[in-house]
Amino acid sequence: MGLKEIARELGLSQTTVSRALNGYPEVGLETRRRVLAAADRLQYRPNAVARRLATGRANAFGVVSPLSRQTLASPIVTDFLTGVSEKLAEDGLNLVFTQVQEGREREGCERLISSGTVDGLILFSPLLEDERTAQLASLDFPIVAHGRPLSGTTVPSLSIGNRGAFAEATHYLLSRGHRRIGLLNGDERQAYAMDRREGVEAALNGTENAELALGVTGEMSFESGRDAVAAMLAGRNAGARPDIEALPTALLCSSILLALGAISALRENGLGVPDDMSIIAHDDQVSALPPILSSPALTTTTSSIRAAGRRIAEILDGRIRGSIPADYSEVWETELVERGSVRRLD
Amino acid sequence: MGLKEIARELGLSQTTVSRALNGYPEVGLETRRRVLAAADRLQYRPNAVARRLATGRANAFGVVSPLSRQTLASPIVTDFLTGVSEKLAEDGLNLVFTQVQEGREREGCERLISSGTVDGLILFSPLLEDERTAQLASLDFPIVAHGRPLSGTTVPSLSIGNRGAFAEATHYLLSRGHRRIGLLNGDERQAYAMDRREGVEAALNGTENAELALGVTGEMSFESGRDAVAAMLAGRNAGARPDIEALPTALLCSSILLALGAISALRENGLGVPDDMSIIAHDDQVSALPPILSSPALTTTTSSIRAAGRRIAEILDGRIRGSIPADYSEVWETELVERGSVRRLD
DNA sequence: AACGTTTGTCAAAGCGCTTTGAGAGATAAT
DNA sequence: ATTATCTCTCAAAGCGCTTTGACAAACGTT
Repeated sequence: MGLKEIARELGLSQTTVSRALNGYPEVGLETRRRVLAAADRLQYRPNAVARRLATGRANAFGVVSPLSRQTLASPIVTDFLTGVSEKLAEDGLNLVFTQVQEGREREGCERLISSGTVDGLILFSPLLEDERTAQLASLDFPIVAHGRPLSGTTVPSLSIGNRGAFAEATHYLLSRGHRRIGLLNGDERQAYAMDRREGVEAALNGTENAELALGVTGEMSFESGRDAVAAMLAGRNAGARPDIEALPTALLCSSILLALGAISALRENGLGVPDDMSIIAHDDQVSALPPILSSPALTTTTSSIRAAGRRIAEILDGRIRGSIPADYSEVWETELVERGSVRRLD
Repeated sequence: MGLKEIARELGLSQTTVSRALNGYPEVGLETRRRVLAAADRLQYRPNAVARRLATGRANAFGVVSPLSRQTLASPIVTDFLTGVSEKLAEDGLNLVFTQVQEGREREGCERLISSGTVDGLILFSPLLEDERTAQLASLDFPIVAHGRPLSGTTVPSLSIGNRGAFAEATHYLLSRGHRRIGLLNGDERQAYAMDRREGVEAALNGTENAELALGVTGEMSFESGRDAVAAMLAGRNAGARPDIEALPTALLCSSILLALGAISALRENGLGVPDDMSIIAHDDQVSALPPILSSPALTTTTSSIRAAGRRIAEILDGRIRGSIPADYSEVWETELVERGSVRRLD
């Protein structure tokens, strides 16, 4: 089943067989036909490992994702991976998936790189903190990040227009009469969350009387959303926040899960959406968490994480072939989808 | 950075360096120390590909998962992968993840195997249909399946006690006065779903007047649950099912997502849980879909998909070392967790 | 002292492929 | 006819590691 056997069988050299199989031009037509036929007949399956050693190419991309407690990561990662897989399957590449402890991204990446297991690395956003990314950038190895890297690092990246998305959502609420808006955000030490907050604030700044009536940052989980809203409402009830008027009339949520948590807390307090509180959530179009999961269906800003995964694999491919520069970055604008979770105030 | 460089640097042979590094006993203590120090100093990183070629071991496990539209797959897969990763990380192994078109599992597996990319294969349950698994079993390659294979195939597997879980849930409902029970199941052409149905039926059979008042099989998605229940209620309203009494008083749902869909449809029809309908769902302990996501929190049968992933990796490891036989199978019993979605009938 | 054992080291072969550099034979250009 | 140019094929080297088999040197035993 090896190249050698085919060569012997056909009375050819291994070189010619290899070339015939790989479509090199310097092989005669008739010879090529014979080789192809023999390979088929003998069920030849090239040994990928040997090929890797010989060519230096691994024919695989690595995906490094932090093993976080942030529930956010979970379903999003799969959809992202699915997108990546689509592209890789087309090119016959493998996907080496590594989950690393938070803070140990670097080790994970280096292991994959220096062992020659992958040709390129995809960083999944939540690990895009501080200087760690910079360290990786300095590795001089094809890397593409999902999500905007912080500050001065130069890792090619694909991210969504978080700032614009949340500014648009805020304007949408403002145009419907909302003036006190709450933000349930992800961890604001990360770029995407920072951008979202800035988007909200920028939009709010342009309008008379408008204010950020609640700003929560943390995990993007169901519990976290529920707790934040419960605390807000408890503040009201306990009189810790005497002016009931100061409560927001609308909530911007950084994820659907967060919004579901918020709705749950509202409901426990006898409040309904959108009657007592309007909600807009960001939707990564994760198949497991559709915005229609709640009633009413959520109005969202939206962008497909799966499509992003696919595109990132393409970008990485481009980096490797050199057709995409090291400082490349791409930003996808999001779309605002109206459903039933926002009420017009009069 | 290669073995050769270290050898030259130290005036030793490559053989000795290799052995020192890999902990073989035939190396002198002092020599070993020197080698280790040099490797550290020169930042030696073994080339995994070369090692693979030399040893024939890939140091990687492959996970093959069908790229299905069944939303079920999505968050569950990540949690499963996380479990697998945990074990692999401990052993320094890589995880090669492949998503394949439904029906193309075999090609995916063969590609991974014959290319020498992996030492063993993990099949994620939804692909465990018909004779395809048997084909794989005949491949004579270490494979472990998550989920019980159908019929006479002999792939080592880990599955949960689906039959027992649903029998227990049914008994629980019966003991609380329910007699007409509905089942919202996954695709009953697959083993796990079949087992669940059998569990329900077995439990029902033992009780006077008890009946399966609704049996739906299909996708395990939110929409699917909502549609099934909406149809059931529409049947009542439209008079297509005149005896209102024939409606179930409790629903067993094969997944949390399905239950959420059911609850949504109930609510749209002005019905509440558990007042108008009791619900028990099966919970894979996927981090993104906790049973408290709904109000009331769901009573569930439960088993951790993540723990299963970990254990499967261990089993595969055992298969490879030969410590686990080819006909091994393991079944995990589930646990019934009471929350607030079941009402006692009087 | 002579022998067998153990210990520590090495040179070389091999894993299965790709790629280089050379060359034989056919064809075209002078 | 001679040289130049293609076209096709090959032997051999190399990818970076592991592993085999040989062999000195040191040790223990009688």
